[in-house]
Formats: sequence, structure tokens, C-alpha cells
Amino acid sequence: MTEKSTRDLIVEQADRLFYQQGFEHTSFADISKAVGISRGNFYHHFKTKDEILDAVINRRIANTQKMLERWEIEGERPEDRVRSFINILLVNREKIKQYGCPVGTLCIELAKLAHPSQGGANQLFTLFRTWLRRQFVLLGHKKNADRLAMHVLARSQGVATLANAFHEEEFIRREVNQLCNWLKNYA
Amino acid sequence: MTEKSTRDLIVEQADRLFYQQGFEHTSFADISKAVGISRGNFYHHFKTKDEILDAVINRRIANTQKMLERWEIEGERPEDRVRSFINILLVNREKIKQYGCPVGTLCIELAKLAHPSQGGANQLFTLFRTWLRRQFVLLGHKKNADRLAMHVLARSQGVATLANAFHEEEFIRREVNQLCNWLKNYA
DNA sequence: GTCTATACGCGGATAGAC
DNA sequence: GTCTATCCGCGTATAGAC
Repeated sequence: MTEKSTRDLIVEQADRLFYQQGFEHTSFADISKAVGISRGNFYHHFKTKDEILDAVINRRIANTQKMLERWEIEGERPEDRVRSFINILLVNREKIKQYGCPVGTLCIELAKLAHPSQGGANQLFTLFRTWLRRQFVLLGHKKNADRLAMHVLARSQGVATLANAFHEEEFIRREVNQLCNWLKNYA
Repeated sequence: MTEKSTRDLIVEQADRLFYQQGFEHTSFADISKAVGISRGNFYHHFKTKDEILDAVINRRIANTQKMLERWEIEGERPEDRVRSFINILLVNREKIKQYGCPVGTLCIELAKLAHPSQGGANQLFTLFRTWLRRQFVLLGHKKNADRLAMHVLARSQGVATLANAFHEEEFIRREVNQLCNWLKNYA
């Protein structure tokens, strides 16, 4: 069991704080306090805040890829795998009600900031899009695979946004069930 | 034709800038520059930035109410009115691709900031929710009216978020058509 | 690698003249 | 009502000791 490097700890805490408080609203002081190091030490690992953001995005991309691979292995049939995706709305419902979807909210924030790392954040969406598309191809919907992938993505984003605003658990359950029913038409 | 007061001009420009750049990212300097007044003059009209935010939210609430009333009058049948709502995704597609949905993105930002005006921003969602619910009641779906209203809201939010990330006009058109088709089941 | 001290600019907010 | 001048704290970033 190798110990986590300070750098890893910084990225880990920044990841959490960017999600919970937003990128711009999170200061170096917040992160250094969370990690338990001085602000000065910080700059030994990252020169700018934007560098931390890129590290956080890369971390999220790596974690997402691992998760998608896991779903690919665990889900026997493609429809089971798509259901794994839909179900994160339920699995993470508490966090979503508080902070929204980590992918959607970051992309939205970076778009408003006209931030250079927008593309990196959007890659997270693309990861899901490509993975979902593959599942629909496997289900025999090659021609409409991308259309169907985007539809599932959009539905789940909408649920996350309204769950964040209204905090209604029943709403999430209902929409998840509905989306799973919709999926049956293509399985 | 009465002239616009400076106060109105401030709220108008703040409204635009909060939408385009986000609330936190917009500074007093940005707003005063847009209005063409000095920063000091500013405080004659608003004591704090939060006061401007509240004024912007109230302006949006008033404008939304007017729009909903207009749709109520213009749309003969309830299904026409719901279609007016769905169609704003197309009417405002350029702005949505650039800045997302004004309601959704503000609510998400204020949630991350744990801002006291969250409730005010969420009221904008409630306005649409209540209005949509009434249309579904008129369509004879009294029991499921709120469920259907939330479904339409969620779908449109999801489309806005992905349109912002991917900038794909075809995606918006497709989803709007699909949602209009879905609506036919209830009309 | 980690710390303390510090520079520097910006954003929010105030005072007071005109 | 509008302006200029100014204060103050915070946030990013740097220098340099240990």
C-alpha cells in the first residue's frame, strides 16, 4: 500500500471542492486547508489554479474511464450497462440534490468563464456519449446509436438539474423508472 | 415614452451579464462599464451586489410571468401553449448554445455558492412548473399534471445543458421534435 | 518538500465633493 | 444623482529560509 503523494491529495481535495463549491469560488486557502498544508507549499506542486483544474479534469476522466470499464464487465447485456448509467442518478442522489451533476455543472461554469479548459471538461461528456453509443450499436441500433446516446445523456442531465433545484427524491425515482422503461423499446 | 431610469439600466445590464458570465464572475466594474456610469454612482442605487442579484431575479420573474401570460392568450389549446414552452429551445438556440438556460444555470451557480437568493432563483422554475401543470390539468390529466410538468421541464433542461456543451443544432431540433411528439400522447 | 513572509492586483464597499 | 478618491480584505502568486 503506497502512500498518497501530496500532489494526489491536492487533486483529490480540489476535485471535491470544485464539485461542491464551484471552480471559481474555491480558493487556494480552501484547498490547502482541506489538505492540511500551507498555501506556499502549494506552488511547489502547481504553478497556477488552472493547472490544478486540468489535473482535476484528468483525474475525473481517468476515474470515469475506470467506471465505464467496470460497467462494461459487470453488465452482461448492453441494456444492463445502460441501466448502470441511468442508475447513477439514484446511487448519487444525495450529492446530486446538493451539488448537481459533476460533469454538467463544471461544463456550464467553464462555459460562462470562457475558460480554456472547457474542451477538457466536455471530454467527460464525450466519454459517456461514446460509451453509450457503443451500447446502442451492440443493441442493433447502429444508425441511431448516437441519437439515442445523446437522448439518454440529456434526460439524465435534466433530472440532475431539477433534482438540484427542488430536492424531490420521488421525482428522481419516477424519471429513472420512466427512462428505464423507455430503454426497453430498444433492448 | 418615459425614459429608462439608471436603476433600470443597471438591472438590465446586470441581468445580461449574470447570464453571460455568471453572477460571481461579473464585477461591479463590468456592470458600470456596460451601463456607462462610474462605480461610485452605483452604490447610490444598490448597497450590495446581492441586492442587484435580487433585483435581477425579480426582473426575470416579472418578465417570465408576462411571457407565460402571452402564451396563455396566444395559444388557443393547452397543447399549443406547452409547445410554445418547448419551442423556446429553438427560438433561443443561439444564446442557449453559448450560455445555457438562464434559469438552470443561475440555480446551479447559486446552489454551489450556498447563496441566500437560491429560493428566489428556484421560483423561476416554479413559475414554469405551475404554468405547465395548469396546461396538463386543462388537457384532462389532473392526477398526473405535476409529474408531466416536471418531465417537460427536465427534458428541456437536459437539452439546454448538452446544447451548451456540444453546440449541435441538429441535436436541439431532434429533441424538440421528439418532445412535441411525446406531447401528442397527452393532447 | 514544507514552511513563513510578502508582493500585488482586484473586487466590494465607503466618504464626500460637485 | 453623479462623480473622484480611497479603504480594506481576499485571492493569486512569488521569494526565500529551513
